[in-house]
Amino acid sequence: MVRKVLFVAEKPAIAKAISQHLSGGQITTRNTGNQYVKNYCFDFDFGGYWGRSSVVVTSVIGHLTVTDFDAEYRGWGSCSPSDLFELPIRTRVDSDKKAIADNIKKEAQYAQSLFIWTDCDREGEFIGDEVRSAAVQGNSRIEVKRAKFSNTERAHIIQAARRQHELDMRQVEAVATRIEVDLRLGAAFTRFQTLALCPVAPALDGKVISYGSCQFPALGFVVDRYLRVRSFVPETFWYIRLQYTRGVDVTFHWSRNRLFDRAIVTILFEKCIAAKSATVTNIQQKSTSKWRPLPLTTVELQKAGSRWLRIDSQRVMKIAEELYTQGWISYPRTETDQFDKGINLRSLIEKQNQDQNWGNYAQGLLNGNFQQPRAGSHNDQAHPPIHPVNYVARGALDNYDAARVYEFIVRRFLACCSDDARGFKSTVSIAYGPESFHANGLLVLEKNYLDVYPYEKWESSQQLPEFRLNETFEPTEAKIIDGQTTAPGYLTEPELIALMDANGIGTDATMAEHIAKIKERSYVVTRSRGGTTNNQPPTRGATRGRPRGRGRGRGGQNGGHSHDTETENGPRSNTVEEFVPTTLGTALIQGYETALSQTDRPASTVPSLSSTASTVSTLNHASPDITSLAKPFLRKELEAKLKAICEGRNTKAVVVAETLEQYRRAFSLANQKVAVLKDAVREYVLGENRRL
DNA sequence: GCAAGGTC
Repeated sequence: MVRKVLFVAEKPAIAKAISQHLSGGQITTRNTGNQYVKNYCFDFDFGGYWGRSSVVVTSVIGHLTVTDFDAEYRGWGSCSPSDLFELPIRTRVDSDKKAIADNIKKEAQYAQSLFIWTDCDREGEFIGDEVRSAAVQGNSRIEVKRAKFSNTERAHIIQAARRQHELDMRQVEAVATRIEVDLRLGAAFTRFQTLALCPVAPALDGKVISYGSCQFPALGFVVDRYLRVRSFVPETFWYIRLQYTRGVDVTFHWSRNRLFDRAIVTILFEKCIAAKSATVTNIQQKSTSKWRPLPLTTVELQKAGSRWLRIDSQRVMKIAEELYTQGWISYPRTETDQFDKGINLRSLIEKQNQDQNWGNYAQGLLNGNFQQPRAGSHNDQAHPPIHPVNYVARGALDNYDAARVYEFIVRRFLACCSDDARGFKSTVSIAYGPESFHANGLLVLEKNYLDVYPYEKWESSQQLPEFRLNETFEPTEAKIIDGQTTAPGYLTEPELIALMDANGIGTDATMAEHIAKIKERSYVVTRSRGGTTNNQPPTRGATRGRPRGRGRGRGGQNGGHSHDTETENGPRSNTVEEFVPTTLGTALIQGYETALSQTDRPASTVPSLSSTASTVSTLNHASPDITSLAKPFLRKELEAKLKAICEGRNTKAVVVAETLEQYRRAFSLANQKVAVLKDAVREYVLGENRRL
């Protein structure tokens, strides 16, 4: 059967790949004025199909909008916020997006079959459906097929072209659900907040106080951490430190770590002293290793950017996108942390061996040091991990930060293809009176990947002298030392990204935007840790000096007490950016919490979001209630329902109705208690009440 | 002139 086929791809990388792998040879490209419309034409003779052209389409075509929203806009008044839960919605197509649809429509007239090559995820399925409707408008009898692919390797593309699938309408429906819920809630709450709260303070005049299902939970994380820092009360603790000099000074750490009761520490200390000598009870020596990093995902790139390169996540993504379109790196939006078996890693490494800084290292990998990268547990079935695809010299990139991001991606890639670092660890345990102590020594034997990956540190500690089992010795010094727990730091960008990721707030491509949004809205500001705020200092209480390392700077394992919530943040430098909520951001979160919880319980008993204590944690909440408007539970619940739609266990109509109903309750409660919200804003923004 | 999702 001879049929002309129209290919529609979601982005140039896919269009190029299918052109190359499926064409008989000659490919011509035709660019139009529109950045989204780019046609690749080629002859094609494959599996009974004969093809002519492939069209590139990017992005969603239509935007959902509430009917007459624009017309109603003047003054924001004529359409009440609550109407936005009910008003009919329609799809609007912007002019540049219309060009995409027109192009598909026109090309469909010359084809008998349509092959849809959008990303193989939910959103891709939805875009595929938009492509289908555009094509059907041009040719009502066109056969519609969908390609399923997880990378753009030749063999894989060919196999995907042979084995065609149908569009999965359940996934399309799930996305339509998400779009409608996001639009209605965003529009309704934003209008409500803006209309109700802006008049409260002159500072808010003319501002937009937006609500979004992603920006609010993101703000919630920042506020929650802020409040915990603010309410932190330092506690004094005591511990016994033991030193012994045998050639070198060895410090033994107390197995109890530390206690918060001075009297008990004193009693234990007296018993130790009375025993006079200590006995070696155990000697452990074993090899140890530090694992090479996993292949790079978008989320990791963003975290690494702000942590090690000091470039904020939005800028990192912008740079990565440019590096991608210029052909230096692979597609930068990916959740995949495992390389496909088919990929030729060696040829990618080879391209790097000309570099002055890491060229020799790359050559070393080719000469026998190469190791197959570790495989992580994520695969988005659409893109490989981020890796360099071509070499570019530092000077050839247009700016310094682009060169640093490229360098990071290359080094990370080479590190993935390297061996783990190897070392040797020894631990000596001793008994001293009734108490036990231990000392550690680490000897790094082979740095391996660390040679090319300077972002991580793993260094030898001072070596322990020789000890024999059961030998006794008299400690050189035994002391009681006191220290104080320190408050956790304000949330940093890598921590915020990790929290959003763990709680399903936003996607790899959008998390940076949500963070930028809450800055733009003046809900949060960033400042350098230990430094001063860029524009607006937090109002009450003052600077936080962080006497880190007072007492012993390692803590937290002492059962029962977890006051010291120091977080592991990689190599510490004093320039980490941290997020501080503004008075407005705090007022919004606090205001909703108070207003929505007042019906059945006093505000003071509302549990705080303690799970943000650790850098990454998933929040579990059995039955979400409307008091968690600013918390991730509702978004999570929606995600679960979308999954149910994909699996045929639920429908769009039911989920939209249910979800809107849930929020409508929150909405009407917020309306009833609007005075509480106003009070909160007044209190925070005007600083009328400085009590926290 | 309100969301979040996709992409240049």
